Amino acid sequence: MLRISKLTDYGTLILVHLAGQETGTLCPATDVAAGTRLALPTVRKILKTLTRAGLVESARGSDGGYRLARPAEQITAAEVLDALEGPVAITECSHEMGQCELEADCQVGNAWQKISAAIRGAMSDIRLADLRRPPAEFPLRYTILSQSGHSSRISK
Amino acid sequence: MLRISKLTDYGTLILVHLAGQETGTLCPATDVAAGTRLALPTVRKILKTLTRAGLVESARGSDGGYRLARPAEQITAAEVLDALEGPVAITECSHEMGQCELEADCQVGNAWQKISAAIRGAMSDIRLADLRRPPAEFPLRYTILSQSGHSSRISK
DNA sequence: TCAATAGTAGACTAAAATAGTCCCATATAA
DNA sequence: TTATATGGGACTATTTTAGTCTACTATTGA
Repeated sequence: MLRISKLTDYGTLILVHLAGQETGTLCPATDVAAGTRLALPTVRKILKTLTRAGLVESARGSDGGYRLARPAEQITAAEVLDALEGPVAITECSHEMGQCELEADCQVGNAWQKISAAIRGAMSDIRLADLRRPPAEFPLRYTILSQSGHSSRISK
Repeated sequence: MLRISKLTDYGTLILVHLAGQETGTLCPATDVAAGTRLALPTVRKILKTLTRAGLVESARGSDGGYRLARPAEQITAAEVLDALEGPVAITECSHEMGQCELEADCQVGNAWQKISAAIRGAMSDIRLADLRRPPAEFPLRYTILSQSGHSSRISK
């Protein structure tokens, strides 16, 4: 199943939590963990990654903590993915170098890269701020696939 | 990294190979393996899955084999994904049932489902036949992310 | 009818990616 | 200088994915 990792999902929760704080307030990792009910070590790990990616800012020392580096309106789902899973890339070539000549110049690998770009485009339209709004306001141009709830993975 | 599995990539190669056969011709698994340079057991496994999904038809016995169930123009990338990885679903809820009330009614899980739908929409625009054509003819509405070749995975 | 060919089912193993934890260093403020 | 925080990164456990194998069923044609 094409899916994002749990860490990315957690990361989104964390970012949404930070987006819910008063602007400028620093929020320590312990608070984030409590607020999201995620394990503290996991939260720390993700916050570190998000900081390095430039999505959140941090301050050390007592009264330190984390906050969004930019307003939630300016952070896209694509950036969150990039930060936590690396660029959306989809596939590696399924052949060793130099074996592709058999299959129509291996247009296939090329095609997946374009699919990847399409996905990235779709994700760039969705902003962190949207993740806190009711569904109807979503900037979605496509058909809804499924509404079967989000408490369990849709069957594999 | 958001990615499709190797098996899906292999599956695409296999489907493209079948699309390259004369219409109606049955192609045994051994030929597909030879034509794609994939290992025979792997090819068999994938062909079985594709058959059950209805993307290819099979015939047993001598002179048996596989062929596309429909013309390549009528098979979408989304269907290939569905067949080999299950529906594009993206995420499971990161919380246990009943813990969501802390975070804005857990709009987050809902949002990923919409992202998922957007991705599916993008994939439904790409057909198997497109995978055999030069890049320019691609029905792509989005910006190209990267052209860094397909012989290695784009850095994680 | 028998032998050869080819698909079917699913268990099983190995390898790789992901998730999660822990430790110690560094920075800051009171 | 002590308490509170983040930073960096190693490490382990778990889960998923990839790949292989064995036994079985169906079809064809001599």
